[in-house]
Order: sequence, then structure tokens, then C-alpha cells
Amino acid sequence: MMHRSPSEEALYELAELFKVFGDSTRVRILYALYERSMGVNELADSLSLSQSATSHQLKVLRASKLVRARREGKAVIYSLADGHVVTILAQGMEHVEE
Amino acid sequence: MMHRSPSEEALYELAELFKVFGDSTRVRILYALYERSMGVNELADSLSLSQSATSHQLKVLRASKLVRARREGKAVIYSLADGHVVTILAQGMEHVEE
DNA sequence: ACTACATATGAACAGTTGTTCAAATGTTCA
DNA sequence: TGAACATTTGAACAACTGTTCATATGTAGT
Repeated sequence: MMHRSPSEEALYELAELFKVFGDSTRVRILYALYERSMGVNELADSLSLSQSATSHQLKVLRASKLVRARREGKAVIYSLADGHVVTILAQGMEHVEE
Repeated sequence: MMHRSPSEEALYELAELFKVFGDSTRVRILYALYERSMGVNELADSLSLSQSATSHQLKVLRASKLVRARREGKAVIYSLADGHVVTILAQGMEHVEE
């Protein structure tokens, strides 16, 4: 289930990962991308965010490998990176719903 | 696996939860308590933290119901609150280890 | 090449967070 | 009650973070 003694560095990286989940704008972006992949403008509009703020946050999410980007013509389409993202969000949601 | 459309408030609370996991001191505390329950001083010593900083962080962890406290004589013994905590940490660790 | 659209980036600023230091509260035992 | 131990709390400060605004980069079609 869980490793016995992770290194200090691993614990630091783990905290860095959770830091990325620890912002409501980013969580909203992740949930929106869970429903379907989207371009930056579409994402910004659907969440009532500025285009700039959305792009900045997507950069953070990309750096942590929580989302992937692919270009489609003029647009850059973002989608969730993998299943871990969904699992972590779901587990967290279970905790807060209690 | 994951809810379709969580409320804005639920997403906000979810982010607040991850914010708590998003600090290496708190993650270190959680891992230490995973190994065994401990008092504040013992915890502080084993992690080379000041007693005050440890107590402040335990307060944050208590507020999010990630740890529980019980008094034993002079000492207050802390332990992990439930299985969700372990699951979330484990899933996060899986992600960073890739 | 030029225009329009789509995204990314940099600097700056306000708001938040974690630590330290000092002092307070609570508990046990003589 | 008084002393010693254990934990909590509050204030203050430096460091970090997310947003905005302005500007730059990239792409497609004419």
C-alpha cells in the first residue's frame, strides 16, 4: 500500500505534487478536462477565467505532468495526462465529502 | 470513479484539502505518523523540527481531519485519522515515482 | 506580407503561508 | 500550591503564489 521509508527527496517531490492540486483554479481546470479535452480559450470561457491566468496554470499542470498538450491547427488542446490524476482527485473528494 | 459535476464549493474544499498535503513538513509528519503514533516532542525530535512549528502544523492537519489527537498523561499522542490519508499519499507517491 | 486568431510569457503587485520567538495553558507529582 | 514537563497559541516577518496587464510568439488563410 505505502512504502516504508521514502527518501526526504521523494517526500519533497510528493509535497510539490500536492501543491499543484492545492489551488481551486487548477482543480477546476482538471475537472473540466476530465469531462473533455479542450483548448485554452474554451477552457477559460467555460470557467470564467482570463486567458492569461488559464495559460499560466496550464503551464504549472504541464510541468507536473498532470495534463498533456497537443496542437490542432491554431488551437492547443489540453487533456488529462493519466489515470493517477483521476484517482487522486476522486480519493480527495471522498475525504471532503465525509 | 469520479463524480460528474461537483459543485464549485466541493471543488474549493478539495483544493483546500490538497493544500494541506502540499507542504513537505506536513507530508513528513504524516509519513512519520504512518509508521507509528507519537507525541509532539517525539515527532519534533525525529523530524528535526522545532516543537512550535510541529504543533502549528499538527493543528492544520487536525483541522482537515487528517490526524487525530488523544491525551495520554502529559503527552498528546497523534495518529493518522483514517485510510484515505494513506491512499492519497500512496497514489501521489506512485505519480512522482514515474 | 499582412491580418486575425490562439496561446505563451514576463513583470509587478496583493494576498497567503510557514517559521520563529515569546508567552500562555494544561498536566502530573511531590 | 509549586516546580517541571508537554503542548498550544499569538504576533511578526520573510518567502512564496496567483492574478492582471501588456507584450510576444505562433499559426492559418488571403
